[in-house]
Amino acid sequence: MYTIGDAAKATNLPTKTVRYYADIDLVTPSGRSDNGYRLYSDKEINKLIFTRRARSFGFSVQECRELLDLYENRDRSSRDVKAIAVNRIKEIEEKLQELQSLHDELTHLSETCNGDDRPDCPIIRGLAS
Amino acid sequence: MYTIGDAAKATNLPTKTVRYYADIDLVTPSGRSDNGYRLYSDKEINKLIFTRRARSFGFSVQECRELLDLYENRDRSSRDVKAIAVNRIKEIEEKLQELQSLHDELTHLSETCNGDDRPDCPIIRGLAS
DNA sequence: GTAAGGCTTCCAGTAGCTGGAAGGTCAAGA
DNA sequence: TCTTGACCTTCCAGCTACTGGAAGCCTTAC
Repeated sequence: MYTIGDAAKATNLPTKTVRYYADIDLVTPSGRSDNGYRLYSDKEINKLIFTRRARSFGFSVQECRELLDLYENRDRSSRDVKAIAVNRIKEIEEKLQELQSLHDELTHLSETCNGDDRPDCPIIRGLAS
Repeated sequence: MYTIGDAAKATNLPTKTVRYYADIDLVTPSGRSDNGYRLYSDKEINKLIFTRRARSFGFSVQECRELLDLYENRDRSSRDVKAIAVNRIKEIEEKLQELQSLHDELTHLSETCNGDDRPDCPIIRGLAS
């Protein structure tokens, strides 16, 4: 059994975040010690690591909730999981495109700017029009 | 002079957002009418449009504040503006790389998943380990 | 005995809005 | 004249996913 600090170390998550996940019932401790300390078993440690990974993959907390359900449920079909992942991939692709065109526009504006002491600035002009 | 609703239409921003920008002193109305309505002149309309564009380019409100200062100040050097833009481009490039590797990893996981009724799922396994 | 470090709860703040409630203002129509 | 609807006002709350801090209890070491 791990106290919250030990769980934090074991999962590479901030203590505050582990407590937060408990508060929102995402990953709840398996129990409490006599003095009221949260106690985590190996099972919860794994769920916390799973959550950290999923979060770093950009899954929202809500999606993590669904994924944890699937992760826990041995009977789940891989189809359910794949649907969530494919959704996420599509979102990432949209965001990539958006960022790319942003990048290109801004780079173009920046390249046409002298970056000197004179006030005439294509970037400002580009943003204004 | 525009009331807040007219300003919203003219700038293609939600009314709530225009009011919010006034609240945080980003773009303040030039005055108030007798009945207390916010009034915007063409100058503020342009600043609102400028802000909308800059926000859509991913500049933070704080950066918009700086850009608006430069936009207003005829004596500003284009160097100052370019510095902000270059900074932003660097951030975008980092985010692009991050998203790209995320995309590749997730796509890989998804491709190795059958997406059928059986519970064995490489995505779940990939997230857990 | 006390100091350090862990734990607890609760409250507030972050960014950038967005939604809603309660109420004032104004023009048009029955 | 009354009322309806569309404006506008302020203020408060909520969204995401934490993060920081205060006040206070518990345990261990010196």
